[in-house]
Amino acid sequence: MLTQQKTFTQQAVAVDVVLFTTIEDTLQVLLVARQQDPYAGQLSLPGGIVEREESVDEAALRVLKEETAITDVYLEQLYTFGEPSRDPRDRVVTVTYYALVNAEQLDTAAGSWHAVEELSDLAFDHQNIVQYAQERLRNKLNYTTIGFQLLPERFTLTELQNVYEVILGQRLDKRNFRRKMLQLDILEETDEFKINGRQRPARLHTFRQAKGMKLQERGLVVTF
Amino acid sequence: MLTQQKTFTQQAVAVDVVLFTTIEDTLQVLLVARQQDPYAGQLSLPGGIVEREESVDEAALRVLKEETAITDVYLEQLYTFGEPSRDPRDRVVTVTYYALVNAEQLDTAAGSWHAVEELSDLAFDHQNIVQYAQERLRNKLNYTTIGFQLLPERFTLTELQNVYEVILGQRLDKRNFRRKMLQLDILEETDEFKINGRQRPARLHTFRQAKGMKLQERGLVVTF
DNA sequence: ACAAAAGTGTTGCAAGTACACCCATGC
DNA sequence: GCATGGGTGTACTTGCAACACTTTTGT
Repeated sequence: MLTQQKTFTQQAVAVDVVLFTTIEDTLQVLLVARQQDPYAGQLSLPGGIVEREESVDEAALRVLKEETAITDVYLEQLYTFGEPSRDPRDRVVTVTYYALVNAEQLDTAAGSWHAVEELSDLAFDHQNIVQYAQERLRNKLNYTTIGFQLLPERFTLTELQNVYEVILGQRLDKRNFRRKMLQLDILEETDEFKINGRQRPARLHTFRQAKGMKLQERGLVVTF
Repeated sequence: MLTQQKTFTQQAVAVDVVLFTTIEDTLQVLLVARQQDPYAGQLSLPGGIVEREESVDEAALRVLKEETAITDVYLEQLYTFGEPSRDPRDRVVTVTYYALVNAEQLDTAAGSWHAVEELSDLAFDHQNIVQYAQERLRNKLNYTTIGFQLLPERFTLTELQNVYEVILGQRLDKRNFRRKMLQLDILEETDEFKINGRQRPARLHTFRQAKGMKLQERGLVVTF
């Protein structure tokens, strides 16, 4: 198979990953400080070069693992940027991904979280990539169940509504939201409650994939 | 800029394009017969290797130009396939696109049109790519105006409905369809009619982009 | 006059939106 | 007993789906 000599123009293929999480009513992305030029010292998305023996998806997962101790992640391809001028060093074609995790159960080694509404001065065109990922996430929230990827296994309906409000950037009506979620038939009540200071405890629910609503067409939920 | 030596793993980057058109109540794709192994003699999508000095989008346009005398085309990136085993010769990362044209005003040199419902034995994983492109097209039809890309500049409402029926794979109610289209406020009546044999002539309309409905987020409408 | 496609309105149903009060708990 | 978020139902509006007949032309 691989005996034939390479005859094709060769170039570098990279991956960049927009890793989202929700922390206290804001949507955040994981960023790392660049060590080298170009853009040394500035913040950038975690990324890396795709090696010859791995798939592009695997490269994206590897990059995530290098930055965080991720155990469970939703990962979906976003867009491929192929302008020759993107990286000043060399021609690089970059395949971008976005990913969703629940930050509570996560150690992040190298990177740090930043609110998407307050990003500035990212390296390369990474600010645009984050913005595009946010648009995609916003759209998908309305016809898939990816929102649940940002929550722990058991969650309250208020926490769920919070995820929707943070991503959509607007307040939602509590009664309408709950009715809609419940009639989708994707939630399971538990017998447990979350005690939250001095208010009435909130019932915990779990997510169960149900008829009619699909998670995605082309996305991976990976458990290491 | 480009003075620094390449330090990255290099590999081949290719583009494949799914070019759709509608011909007599069927959705068709442009296919070419492969001259060389692998898959010599089988039909495949038009494609090619991305050269170092062109962007990936430009490579897709170049491929289209090589196969057809295209003058006006809607082109949108579809998905990037990066499994090491896709091409048996060498590691190739393939960026796929789909495109829409009105076949009437088009010379196709090398390729030929094939009904998407009757494809068999395509090279590589091209059958899957066509299927995925079809899904994307179907979805986008419902919230964008890409359907108009398959029509000539002036068209009848019946022709428009036909495009929708062919892509969605189902019959639509004439009255509901017309009402919906008209209230979108994207059609312009002309004073001309299309005479179609021995029936009542149909009024020709033109498309004008209007408020509220966008053509796409990330698509190109290119005029050469 | 007839065949064949163009063109035109109304009604019922479902989904979405707006809106306000009682409940359970900790302090 | 009061402050705090948890939890619940109804009325209105809007968009979608179903449905049949008249008009214009060519032969």
